[in-house]
Amino acid sequence: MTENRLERRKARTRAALVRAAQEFIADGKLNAPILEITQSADVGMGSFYNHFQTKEELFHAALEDALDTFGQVLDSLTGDLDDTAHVFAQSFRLTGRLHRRLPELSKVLLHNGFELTRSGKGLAPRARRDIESALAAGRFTVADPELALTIVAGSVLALGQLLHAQPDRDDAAATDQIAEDLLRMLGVPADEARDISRRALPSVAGSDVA
Amino acid sequence: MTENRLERRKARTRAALVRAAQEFIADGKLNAPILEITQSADVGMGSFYNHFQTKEELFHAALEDALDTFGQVLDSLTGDLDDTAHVFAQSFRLTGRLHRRLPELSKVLLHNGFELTRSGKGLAPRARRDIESALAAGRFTVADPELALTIVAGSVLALGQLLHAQPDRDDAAATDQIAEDLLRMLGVPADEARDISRRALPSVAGSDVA
DNA sequence: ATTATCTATAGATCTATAGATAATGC
DNA sequence: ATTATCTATAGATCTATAGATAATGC
Repeated sequence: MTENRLERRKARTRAALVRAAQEFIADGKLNAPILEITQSADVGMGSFYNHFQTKEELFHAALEDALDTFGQVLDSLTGDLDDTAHVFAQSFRLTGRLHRRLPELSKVLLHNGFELTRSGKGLAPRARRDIESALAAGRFTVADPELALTIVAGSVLALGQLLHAQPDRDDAAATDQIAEDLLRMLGVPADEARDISRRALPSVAGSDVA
Repeated sequence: MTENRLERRKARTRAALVRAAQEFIADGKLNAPILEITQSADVGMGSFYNHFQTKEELFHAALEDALDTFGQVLDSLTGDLDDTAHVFAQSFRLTGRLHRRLPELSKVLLHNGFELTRSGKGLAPRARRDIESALAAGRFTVADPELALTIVAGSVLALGQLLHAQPDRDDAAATDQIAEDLLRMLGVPADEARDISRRALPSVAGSDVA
């Protein structure tokens, strides 16, 4: 906020373009003409080129922004815990709940499928860190953390897809069940996996998400 | 093959377009002009409209074809087995190996991410069937087969992504490790999961795939 | 005689920019 | 005075079709 008014106006225009782009991506309208995007952002056609060279560049910025926001929201929700397995489970359970809470952003991630997995931003580095901590602490016994991360990342995405495709399904129940299954996959005994994935969560409901 | 020569020629043209479309999808060139696709298929521009109304229609046909081929190859490789958990593991392990063997088709599936999960064609129905059989036989103990399928489908896709992103990684080793982890997730005891995911496979190497 | 294909192109659509206008800085 | 935005549009690109050609059927 140290910028002057001119820079803030510029940032607003850029943010409007990014937000509009996210709507188009979420709707799968990846071929939308630039003019339509700028109209949806309530910004003149020419302004687009003050910020981006191509539509791809805008869409990339939109994805990065979605990854960032998702990660930041997650960080704001997760507290410090002693048990590393509990840390992992809590993050996963909160992430699952975000698909319905931040549907636009969630769909942006899903549409870009596995950029998510490979990107250095967003959820992947956090998940990798949590898995490696739990391995080091002896809570997980999986052979290769990168392969474990692969399963977890794929599950996060497929779960999001499921929750958008079946709006009547209880998202918390589905997410917690998958968390439990994944804990077992990671080497946690079945009864403990069940317990860990049913503990109380820091409230998502109340939090001013997005 | 009961058709006449005219119909065979028509089918060849259509197949050339579908195959070309799969290359473009695999390369992520979803905006390629129709003219480029027909040129790549070595087919006149006008012929496109004899078979498809829009580019989307062609791309959809290309995805369906990829799903079909993948499923048929898988069926041709899997034999009859007594143990339902073994059936599941064998299918998964063979599927993992197909990413490198049918890279174009694999990338088509990955680009369409989760059409795969929801489509009635291809791998999803086979995986669902295998999971439900193993549940009925008491080999798997997972609470909700649809959520188990969600994890498995996400893992298939994320594994494919990993294998394309890291061409030096041993695909068989990675696939078998994930199969083992997934068996544990599904409720199979750890030592058994390990054993089942290391058994000999019907040869993929020799088979005339694609 | 019929059907599928091909080539060539009119018309629609989109991109990228030039030049004018509005907002802010100093 | 400077910077960002806006409107309007030239030029590039793409789609969809008309009309000509080639292949097959009977």
